[in-house]
Order: sequence, then C-alpha cells, then structure tokens
Amino acid sequence: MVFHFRQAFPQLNAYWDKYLPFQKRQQVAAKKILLEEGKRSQHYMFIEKGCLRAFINKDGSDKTIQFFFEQEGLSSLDSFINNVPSPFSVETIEPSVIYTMHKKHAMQMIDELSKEPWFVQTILQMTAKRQIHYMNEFASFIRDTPEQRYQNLIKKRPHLIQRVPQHYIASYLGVSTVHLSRIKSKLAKGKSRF
Amino acid sequence: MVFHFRQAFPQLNAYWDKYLPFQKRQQVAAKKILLEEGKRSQHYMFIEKGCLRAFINKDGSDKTIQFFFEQEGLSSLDSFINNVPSPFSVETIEPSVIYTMHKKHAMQMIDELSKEPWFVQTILQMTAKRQIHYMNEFASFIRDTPEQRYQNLIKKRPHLIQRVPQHYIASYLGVSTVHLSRIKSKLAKGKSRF
DNA sequence: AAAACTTGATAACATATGTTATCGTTTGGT
DNA sequence: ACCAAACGATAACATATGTTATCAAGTTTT
Repeated sequence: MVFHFRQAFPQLNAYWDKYLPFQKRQQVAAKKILLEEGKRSQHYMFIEKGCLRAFINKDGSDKTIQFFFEQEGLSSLDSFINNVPSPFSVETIEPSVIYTMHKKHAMQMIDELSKEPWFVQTILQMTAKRQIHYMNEFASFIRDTPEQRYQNLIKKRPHLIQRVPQHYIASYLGVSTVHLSRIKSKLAKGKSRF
Repeated sequence: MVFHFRQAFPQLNAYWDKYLPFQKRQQVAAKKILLEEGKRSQHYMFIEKGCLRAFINKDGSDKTIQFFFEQEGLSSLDSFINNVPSPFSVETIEPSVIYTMHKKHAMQMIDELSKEPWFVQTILQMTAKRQIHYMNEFASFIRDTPEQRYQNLIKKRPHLIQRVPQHYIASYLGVSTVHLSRIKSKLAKGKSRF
C-alpha cells in the first residue's frame, strides 16, 4: 500500500511516465480529506510534495495507522482492488501536491506491464516488500513497548518525528498523547545526564 | 505469508498438483522447529494436517506472531525471496503433516505460471489478500483493546481458541498469560449473568 | 490585533497490565 | 503407574497507561 517505487523499481519508470497524461496533478491544503472511510477508492495516489496520513475512526476519535511522504504511492488496496468500502480515510497533514490516477488507467497500465517478462518478478518483489513492512509493524506491537517503538521511529524515520504533529504519532504508536509526552520527557531526562 | 490457496485460487490447483512430485511429505511431532530464526528459508511449506506457529525470540521469552492451520501455505517471505536470515522461527504446535517444496522448484513453478495470461491478476489478488490481512492485524493493535482482540478471535477464528494453548494466544494478543486469564474470567462473569 | 483553534506539557487520579509466586490439573514420557 | 513438564487459574503487589483538567505557546482566521 505504500511504495517508493521510483527508487526501488526503476524498471517501472518508463511506464509511469507514459501514463502521466492520465494523471491529475493537484495542490491540496493541509487537513483535506482525499479518501473517506466507507467510500470506494477509485484512484491511486502519488505524492510529489507534502505528507499524508491514513486513519480509522474509533468511537469518535481517530487513530492514525500510517504516514506517507514525498515520492510514495498509495491506495486503499482492498477497496481499490476489490471495490469494497475503504476501511480508513486518507488526509493531508501538510499542504501537498498529489497526482491521482483513475483505477481504469492504473489497471490498463498493469495490463500493459504484464507483457514484460520481468513483471511477475517485479510484482513479487514489490508486494513482498510491502508485506514485510506490515508484518514488521505488526510484530513490533507484539514485541516492543511503546517507548521502544518511539525510539525505533527516531532511528528509522526521523523525518516523521520532525514533520508530523505529535498526537498523530501517539495514536500511531498505540498510546495516548499524554503518554507519548511522558515517554519523551523520560527520554530527555535520560539523555541530559551526560 | 499465509494463504488458503486451494480454495481461494482454484486456478492454481493444476500447477500445484503438477509440482507435487517435487514436494516432500513429512510427519512431524509437536513442538518441532521447522525453521529457525536467523537461518535462511529454503522451503515453502504447506500444511496437510495439524497446526503451526511463527514466533520471535525477545529477551529469552518467545512471542507468537502468527498461527497456521490445515490447507494453509507459508514461508518466511523476506527470507525466502531475498535470501536474508528469517526474522522468526516456525514450529509445530500439534503433530502435523507438512509438505515442503524447495525454493528452486517453487521459483520454477512461478516461472511456468507466469506464462498464463491470468497469472498477474491472480498474484495481485493473492498478495493483496495477504497484505490486507496484515494491515488489519496491525490496525487492530492501534484500534482495539486486548479484550476486544480476544473477542475478535472468538468470533472470527474460534478453531484457534480451541486448538492452541493459551499462553501462545496471550503473546499473539500482546498480553501476559496472567492478563489473558483475567480477560477470560471477566468475560465468563459477564456472560453468566444471563 | 483579537479571537479561536491547534499543539504540547504536566499534574492528579483511575484503570489496565505486568511480574512473581503458588496451586491444582492435565499431559507426555518412560 | 510414576514422574516430570506443561498448562492454566488466581492473588498480591508493582508499574504502565489512560482520562480529565489546566496551562502556555504557537497558528490561523477574521
């Protein structure tokens, strides 16, 4: 559901460029909904600039389940492929520049790609990569404490800490905003001893 | 990493049967390791009978991250595809009957399947299905309490509750064995009022 | 510039969850 | 049949985390 495919899979670039005419480029302000939970996803999205989050409504409050940044593509996969209601919403966090491509054209691009002998391997690599990402996130919840998950974020996705408001990060880590504050202040105290 | 493909993707059956001669059938006692964390996965596994779990070692104790049952296939995907050390171990929970197919033959089967015009769509469906599964598990940790996750298990995978020892279920839910006991006794009290 | 909102820190208290220890039951091996 | 493990319940205590409320410092809107 998220991939950085231009870097990771450069063999796709020619096709991506070829289908650029079918994509719509739009500037979007911060906090604008791009896909609403319950609606069917009709478009693949690609982020030129800015950042987005996916979130689930739970008893009125919302829980962020994923963040997306520049040069990443996304869709609500289940909804996009199987035409079912999306289990989550997507909105901008910062003012962003987004390319959207209608399902129809995305499918057409895939059909065309299917003729390449290397495409099955590429798609296996791509999907394996995403699957591994989700498995790791999932395993991290079982294995790690919220504090450890926060430290992982600092290490592995420091840009995220910088750009994303803290209450979104808190729900992404599975804790309250208050508790994330506590974790931060605890870590700050630990560091300041040296 | 898990799929029930004979039911969900019957178009693959002919190929699966064709490659049966390359598979080894073996009976395995309970609690036998099939794949060890840190080793490279060389085989795809298919469960004819029995049940398995995948787990991660964390400071000496082990955390179960997934369960597998009859007619499901699995591999340590990252390890299998990218030839890196497996992040988890796999072991039998019950005495089981397992088919294993070496990577070499699995890849050959995929090459052959690639020639089918429908295969790209099938592989998209298969991988989407698995990805959606992991995303849901992940979202459930963010969204639901351990008690809700336990009730989800009861509703959606009751066979699992019956067959799997409770301490494995506890770590899978992300709680201690003691706390799962508490959850069960709380739910039992709630029910007994009627 | 004032008002309204957003973001984040902190305190006080309540609840959830982990840890350790103990016990009884079941299960597996010999 | 016996012994040793594995399994699961429960109690007591410790720690982690949630909730609510308050305050302060930005931002954005008007």
